[in-house]
Amino acid sequence: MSRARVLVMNSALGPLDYRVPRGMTVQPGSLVVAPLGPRQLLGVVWEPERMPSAAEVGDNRLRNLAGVLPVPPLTAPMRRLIEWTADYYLAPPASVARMALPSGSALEGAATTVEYRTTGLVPDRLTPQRAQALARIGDRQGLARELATIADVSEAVIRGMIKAGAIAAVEVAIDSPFAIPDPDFATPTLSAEQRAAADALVADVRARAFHPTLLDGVTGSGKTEVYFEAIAEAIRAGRQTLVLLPEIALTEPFLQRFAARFGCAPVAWHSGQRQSQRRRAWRAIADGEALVTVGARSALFLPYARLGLIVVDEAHETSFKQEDGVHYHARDVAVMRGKFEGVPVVLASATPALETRHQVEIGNYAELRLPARYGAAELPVIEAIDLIREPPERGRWLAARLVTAIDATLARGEQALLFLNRRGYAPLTLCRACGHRCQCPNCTAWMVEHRLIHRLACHHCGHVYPTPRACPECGAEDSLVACGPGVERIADEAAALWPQARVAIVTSDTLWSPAKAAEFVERMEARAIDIVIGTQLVTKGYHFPNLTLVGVVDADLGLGGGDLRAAERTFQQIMQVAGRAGRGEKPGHVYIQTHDPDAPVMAALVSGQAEAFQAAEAEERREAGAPPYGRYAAIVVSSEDQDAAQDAARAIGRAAPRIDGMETYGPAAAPLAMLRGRHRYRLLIHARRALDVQDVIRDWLSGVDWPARVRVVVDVDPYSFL
DNA sequence: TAGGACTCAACC
DNA sequence: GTTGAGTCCTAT
Repeated sequence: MSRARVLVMNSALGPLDYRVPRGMTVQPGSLVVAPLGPRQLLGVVWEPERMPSAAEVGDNRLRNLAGVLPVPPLTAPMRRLIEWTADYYLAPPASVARMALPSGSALEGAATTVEYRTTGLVPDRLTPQRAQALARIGDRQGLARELATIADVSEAVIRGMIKAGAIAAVEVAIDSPFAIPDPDFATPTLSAEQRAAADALVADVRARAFHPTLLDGVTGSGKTEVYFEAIAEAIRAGRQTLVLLPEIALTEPFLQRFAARFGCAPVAWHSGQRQSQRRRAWRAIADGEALVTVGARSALFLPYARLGLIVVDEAHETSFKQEDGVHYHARDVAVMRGKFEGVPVVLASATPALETRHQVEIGNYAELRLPARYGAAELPVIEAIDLIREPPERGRWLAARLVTAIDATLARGEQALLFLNRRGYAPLTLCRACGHRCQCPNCTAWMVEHRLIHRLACHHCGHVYPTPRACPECGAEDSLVACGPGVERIADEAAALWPQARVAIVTSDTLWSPAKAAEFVERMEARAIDIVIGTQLVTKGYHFPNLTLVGVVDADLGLGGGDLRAAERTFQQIMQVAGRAGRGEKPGHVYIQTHDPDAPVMAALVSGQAEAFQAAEAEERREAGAPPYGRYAAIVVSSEDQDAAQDAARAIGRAAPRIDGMETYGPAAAPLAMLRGRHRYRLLIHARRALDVQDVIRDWLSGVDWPARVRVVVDVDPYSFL
């Protein structure tokens, strides 16, 4: 009798064994339908030796597999990736595998529809309607209904002609193929430095071996053009490329540059797609027809049939770290995928993360540098504005020196960008009469005013309600005041200062779809916008030659909160946004408003001493045993019932193993003590690099029990400490 | 005594 | 995660 071990798509369950009925053949990776209790679940056949089952189940207790899906089996490298990710991030293998499988109809096989066209045969009985139909339809093909409309006859006439053999059925695939990018569509002129870097990457693609490379170039140095050459080489070899971008808002400029270089769009993969688009993309990726895919995190787990190259653009971006579900870091998993698939991986960034630099230093990653901007463009001049010595007027947020600089920029007909990493109008609304602060009922967070839509919104859980006129606490009318600035408030200030200027707000609220992003790019290029006010969404990817001034409204914003990467992140963010200035022939100028211009980050930004700053950061991390020299993991315990969460967290804390080279802290109420209605407690584990923390935590948690309503999540290599 | 809220273990 | 079985309790 034939048995199969199946990873069923149920994250609470390990692998289960099934009988393979006579006449059915499966292999490791096959997608199957498995009966589980009263239900039918999707599952993946696995090598039994790689997925031990909890208890052996006798042959007589096995149920038959219900079917095999007509799609290519998950490849061995894909299965190794799923195993590694589940193991490293302490996630159920089923949760990871699910990311590789589509929802909906993509698994139902190559769907076809029946269309009709004329055969050239003239029917024996040629009625006037039939003659008219033949004449009007000509070479066209379509559904019977469509042909009837084209011919202006009834559908019965068409049916009659089908019977008579004058029109015949043609089976047509619903999923139309994607255009094949042309590697020689518009070959670019590269600088000598770009050429050298491109040649190295092309050689890597030809070598068809795992080889991670940091492509490290200042903003505007033309990294994209360089890795495009590697993509061109992969296309020539008929192998697939995956390009990971941190956010969908960035795909639009990427798509445009890609089309200009390769003559057609790549295949896009993101959450905003329609079901039918997803289906088409998934199938094209799985059978190797889609040669270049661009997507956010989730594109990493797609089942590419013939992967030849992986590119992670803006590789320093912390949004590559998934913060719910499986807590994986797409940059790190991308490198592992490259390893299992045996393909080169390019990490492109102007401000690489310390973790990535460290990999270069210890010789795990190669490095290609592009130290100069492309063409005539020079790096912008950066200067700090001390908000203590040169404060803005009361109720204003832009200092006089920045205002004057914007005046001059607008007078020259150039564009300005104001960066503030805070959506909405004001981060806090409070009552002048009673001091009440509008708080989210589900989270430990203030409600953020969004004046454009007259709503208060929680940025953690999405709770929204109309901005109240009276204080919800004391009932005082018109006593609510907005505290602090958000981009909308800066837009108000800009409108007051420059009434004639055309202002655009760019945040995830305004650029929520690729179409919106395209529209923004178009208006920017047509110079229909004078001042852009935006969050981190505008800090990367865009190239506007007429944008010459950048103002950072509050450079200190990211420094509070005691996050171990706060200084590094601030440095990256401001370097990235500064990189938007002066990308054409006109020089750029950047003003950084800060309360502490002497802070190492600010000093490094102004002096351009990036390397000294990074060295100092690295040294601090080394001394603290922080990543990349040591490691952290967090255990987050949550429940709607506060006592249950606290009890479970304490029980886990009591069971903490005493191990040399590992320290545990907590449990303590999380800084975000309540999130989406769940009370949260955290434990933090700090260990030396060499310790297998995953193994320790697995062991530790397996010895503790908690009620079903309590959720325990492990976050390995956490980026958020909330 | 039917029906609802709840807990619990099995699911291969 | 979902489901069905089992338990306890209440309203009729």
